[in-house]
Amino acid sequence: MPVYETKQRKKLLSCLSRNADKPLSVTDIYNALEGEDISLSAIYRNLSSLIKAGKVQRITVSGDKKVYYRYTGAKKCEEHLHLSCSKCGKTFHMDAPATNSLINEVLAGSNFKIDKANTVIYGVCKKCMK
Amino acid sequence: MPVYETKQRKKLLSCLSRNADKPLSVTDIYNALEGEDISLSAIYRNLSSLIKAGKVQRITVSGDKKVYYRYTGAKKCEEHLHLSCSKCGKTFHMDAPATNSLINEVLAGSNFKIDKANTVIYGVCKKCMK
DNA sequence: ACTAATTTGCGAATAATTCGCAAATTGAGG
DNA sequence: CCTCAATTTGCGAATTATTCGCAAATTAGT
Repeated sequence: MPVYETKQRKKLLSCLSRNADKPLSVTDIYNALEGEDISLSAIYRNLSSLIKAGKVQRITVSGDKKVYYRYTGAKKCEEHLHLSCSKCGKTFHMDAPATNSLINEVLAGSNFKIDKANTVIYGVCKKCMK
Repeated sequence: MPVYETKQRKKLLSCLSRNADKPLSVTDIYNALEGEDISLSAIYRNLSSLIKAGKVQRITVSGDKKVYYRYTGAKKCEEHLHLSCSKCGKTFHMDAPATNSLINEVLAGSNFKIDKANTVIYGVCKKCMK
């Protein structure tokens, strides 16, 4: 529950949003903010609150043992499922018209309510395929 | 690259497959195998090789900070996407006829090849929806 | 500016994971 | 079933990741 706009929080958010298309590990973030006056503790603490607030996703890349964080925007993106490339790590919105009908089919058929905002679908992107 | 069938490996596999429907943390596994003569090191090492072999998935549950492991079977399940309930942690196969056409639509439209075996879709299951 | 609430940084405390190495286990061949 | 080389195990130490406690600094009202 961030109540104050500290400069550390702004720096972190700026770093995350600049890299919203790829997952960052805590170390990546710490290095990226080298010399920007932010401590590891602050990074961890802010990441936690951002996750609670739904502005950041915590993800795991198959095969890799690290934990990554990805900025999902000012508000959780409820509009799309997200695609994440297992090779380059970049993420994309999934813009397929059939998405919603599939989601409804699953709700009707299996009684399972898919949470778009929290789901990451893995695969390989255009660039990395060839 | 497991070459020998050690009893530790068998115990671990048996534990994982008995719980294939829900993600287990390393601690869960260690506790479950209490008194079964297997060390933490062996668990970590075997999990790594199982992941490389594609028999186990390493997953992250939104909100929760731990890392979990889930048995995916003797062979990777290439047939279905997987649904994981954010409340109870259980996973299910997603049996929706429209799945493949959606996957094809994404491949055609966004040039992104979805990897069924490695994808986990989050949401809330029937029971937990109440 | 003054103040209360919040956040930060630091270093210590914990938790999670990996490593090194000697001892034990496994499985193929005799 | 005996032998032997390769593999795996357990242990404790070493690393790495993450959390905590608390005094000092920062923030946002008034």
